[in-house]
Amino acid sequence: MSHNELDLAALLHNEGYRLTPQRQMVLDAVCEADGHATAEQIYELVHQKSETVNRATIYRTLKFLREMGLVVSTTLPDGGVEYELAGSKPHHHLVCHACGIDYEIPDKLFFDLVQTISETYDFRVDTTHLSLYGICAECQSGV
Amino acid sequence: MSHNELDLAALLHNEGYRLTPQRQMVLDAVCEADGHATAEQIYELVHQKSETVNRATIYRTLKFLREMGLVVSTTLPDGGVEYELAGSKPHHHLVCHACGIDYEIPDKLFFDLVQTISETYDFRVDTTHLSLYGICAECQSGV
DNA sequence: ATGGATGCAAAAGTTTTGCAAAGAA
DNA sequence: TTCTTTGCAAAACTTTTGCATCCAT
Repeated sequence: MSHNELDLAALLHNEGYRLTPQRQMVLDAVCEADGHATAEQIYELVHQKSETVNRATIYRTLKFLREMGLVVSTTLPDGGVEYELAGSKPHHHLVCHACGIDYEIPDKLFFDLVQTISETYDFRVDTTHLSLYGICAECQSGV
Repeated sequence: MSHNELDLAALLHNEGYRLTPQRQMVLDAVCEADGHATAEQIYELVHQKSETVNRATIYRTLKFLREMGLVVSTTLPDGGVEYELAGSKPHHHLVCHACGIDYEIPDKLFFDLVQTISETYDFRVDTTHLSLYGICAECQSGV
């Protein structure tokens, strides 16, 4: 990740912002949690590294990073909000009601659906992040 | 709706519960809001009819009605929770980021997707309620 | 009288905001 | 200095819970 830091600092500077240790830590935490992390989980990770960091900073930073296009957030069907790095390939989540396992599934599965909706309703679906709930194979067989 | 009241009272009585005015009003409000209503919106509707009804009652009643299988709830991508009558045909929502308009779309659009996911991942998707966000036709043309 | 349902108030969980202090530019 | 960023505390918002009371059976 270190190769990104210079770019990142430059990117923020271009917009008149700064790359602070807190911002770096939050971004690292999002990266580390790899795939999906709640604000609270990110807070825990950052807090381990620096005790003084405040929750308000986590929330502000996540909002900031989202506005900068560096992270994206999803709302899960249970209402929780998760963050992950932007720039990764568009993908979506299958979350198991029963055991909570979270599969990533590729964007292309949604192509036909999005295409049909576009044609039928002239509605442009935002597919940056979708989560579907259900029951995974293991839980179906009652393990 | 009045033809349902007897059945409803009987249904609840069979389980050892009662059909109170509050429960009737909440159910009416869910019905009236037709399609989607937040707890707060339901509270407003009920409160208009009876000033003394408390928010706690609204939440308790919605939870109760959901457990009784009479209403279902969805979590929208923005994190809000909406309630609607159960028993209506399965359908989903297209919500516009820009203007908030909410189209209902039929379940069958998702058949292929759900089928593919089932075959590929052996994952049984719960499609009782899905919401997709995006931009509607009007907002695309910048009205 | 028994047990369910309600209103009220308080609590709990999550996210936001005002403000003064600290730190880069 | 000037403007951004942070920490702290408090507020805001949504939802839940304890408890006394009320009500139907």
